Amino acid sequence: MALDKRRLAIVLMGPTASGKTALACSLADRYPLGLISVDSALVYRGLDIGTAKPDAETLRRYPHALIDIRDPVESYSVADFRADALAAMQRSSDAGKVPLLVGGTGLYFRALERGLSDLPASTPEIRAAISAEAQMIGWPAMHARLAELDPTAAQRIRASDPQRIQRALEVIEMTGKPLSDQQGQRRPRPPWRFLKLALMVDDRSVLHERIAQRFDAMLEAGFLDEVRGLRKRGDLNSDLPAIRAVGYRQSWEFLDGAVEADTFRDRAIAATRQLAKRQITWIRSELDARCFDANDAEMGTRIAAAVADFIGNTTANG
RNA sequence: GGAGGGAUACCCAAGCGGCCAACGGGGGCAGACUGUAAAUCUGCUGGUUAACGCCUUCGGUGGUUCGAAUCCACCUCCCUCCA
Repeated sequence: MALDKRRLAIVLMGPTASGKTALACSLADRYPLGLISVDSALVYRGLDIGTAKPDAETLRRYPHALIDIRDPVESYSVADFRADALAAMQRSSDAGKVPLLVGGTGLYFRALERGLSDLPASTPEIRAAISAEAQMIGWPAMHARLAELDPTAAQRIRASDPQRIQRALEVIEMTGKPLSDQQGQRRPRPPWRFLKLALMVDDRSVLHERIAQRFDAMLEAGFLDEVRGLRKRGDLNSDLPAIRAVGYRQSWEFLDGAVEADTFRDRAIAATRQLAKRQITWIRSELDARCFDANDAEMGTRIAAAVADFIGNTTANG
């Protein structure tokens, strides 16, 4: 067997409320692991209770990279994640640890493993300019413009999909070239070999129950006060990625007086369930991931064994 | 006891003689998606059928009508007000 020079990293995927964090911490107790969060909501500072972010004490004992790295007015992107994650992995590795990427944002995992095309990030200015224009003439008109500038992209993107129309127009604005011409080649895969582990639930009703309980616990823990605090800042609004996160969007509506308390709770829980479902779908599409039943009592020891095996081979090889 | 209001598919809710298998929303299911992804977008959602279609639905029973979720009578349950 040829010597594989790529360094090792472990990936632990799982839907929300499946117990990823606790598992990652217990693994870190036993092995030299560098924890890296793969979660598009945990990056935001001040979004704590509603995102089920590990508490301060946990984070002190088990430092996670890529948590609390953005202010909620800012936006974070897959490309940001990829760059940040690769840097964090490097640091872990330099410190003699094996990176453990833990989270539920499927697109982030995919971009890390498969790479992205070499495209520019948007800027708040360009994004705002395009949004403002769209508000004037409407997204169908913006789509029509895209059809002139980049017919291929316009054909693939529906006129009813503002977010993708916007991105395509942004890229054209910044590069002067059609998006579709530039999406062809991805960057090379990173020099890492991944052990892909996934926490799965075959019976989602258990997960649903846990999600509902967890939401009520969040409310008791002062979730709404947290959101009130965010609103009080005055510079945040419901169009920002941070505020559109599950639970925050619904709380914002509720505090706007747009919905009743019961409706708010129902919607927030339903949104979380949908999130879990989407995450599970993502994980299922990762065919080479080793799946473990999150409800299985033996799951922890099984995963620990898989990790030990993987790390053991490294040291033997290296 | 008297006077009104209401019962519609998984939930909420429109419809008030034919264009109704029944608007809309939620939920559910399926799917798309390369830089906002806890996002954005699409389709389906009574049964059956590849499809045309056929069958069973709008609290219950009966009636009026060529034709009813829609009109009438009675019954059941719920709500409000007056006693």
